Amino acid sequence: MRLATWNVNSVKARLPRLLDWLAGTGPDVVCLQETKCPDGSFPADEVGELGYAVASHSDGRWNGVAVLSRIGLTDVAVGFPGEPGFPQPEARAIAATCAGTRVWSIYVPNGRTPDSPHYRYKLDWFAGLRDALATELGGGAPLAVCGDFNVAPTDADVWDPSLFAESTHVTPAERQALADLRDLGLVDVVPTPMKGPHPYTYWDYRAGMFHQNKGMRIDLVYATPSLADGVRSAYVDREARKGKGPSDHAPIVIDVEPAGAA
DNA sequence: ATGCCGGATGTTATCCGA
Repeated sequence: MRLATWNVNSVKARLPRLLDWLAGTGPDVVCLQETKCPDGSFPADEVGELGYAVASHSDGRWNGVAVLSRIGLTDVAVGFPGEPGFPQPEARAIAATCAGTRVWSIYVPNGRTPDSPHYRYKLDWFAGLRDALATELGGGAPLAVCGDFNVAPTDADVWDPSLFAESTHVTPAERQALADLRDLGLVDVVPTPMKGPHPYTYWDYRAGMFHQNKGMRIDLVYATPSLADGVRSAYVDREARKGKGPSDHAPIVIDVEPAGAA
């Protein structure tokens, strides 16, 4: 199975690039974040022509997550029980089963600044996610939580940690929230960078950050050992960050063999 | 070259992102 995750920063603005990328990369399952499309406006017909079924969760101007699959898409769950809101619940999580693998696409709240109510919301959201995953993991199926976690796991995952001294994405509490997910038994599937030593997945649009490779690793795949043990390759597709009209995030592409395969 | 912010709404400004 080829599994991918990509924060597209508007599926409408990115549609031509998304379709080209799907056709060229051929993922079986794709998690999307920041689709930014109102309910019912996801371009399901266009991706359907490439063989993908779509499960989408939207709330209008911002946020929005989806799962695309060409190997089956069942048991779709939108959000999760007890999901915190700001103040209303937002479209930040969707899950589906694809050929026996449980796949979550998540878009964690940004947090804005550490003294913002949005930061407390971010931590509460992580705690709710952890509880929801703990329930699902009891089932024992291979599972992957894919998406924009909006936390750099270590200082090596930020191009200049000193610039983030007073910022979100690197605070101990946010990194503890990631550790709490790993404590459920989930494994960080770290992709290979296509350039440089760091598997960054995000580069700000401004000031030539991409061409200077000043990025962050904030898009993650957390998988059960039953899935992670089958991973044969994982890479950041930085080619998708180049050229005209890219998202500010690059996709992660993972090839995984089913449990029990040679 | 990968190149100096972009997408959304709809306020031709403002919010959001990390």
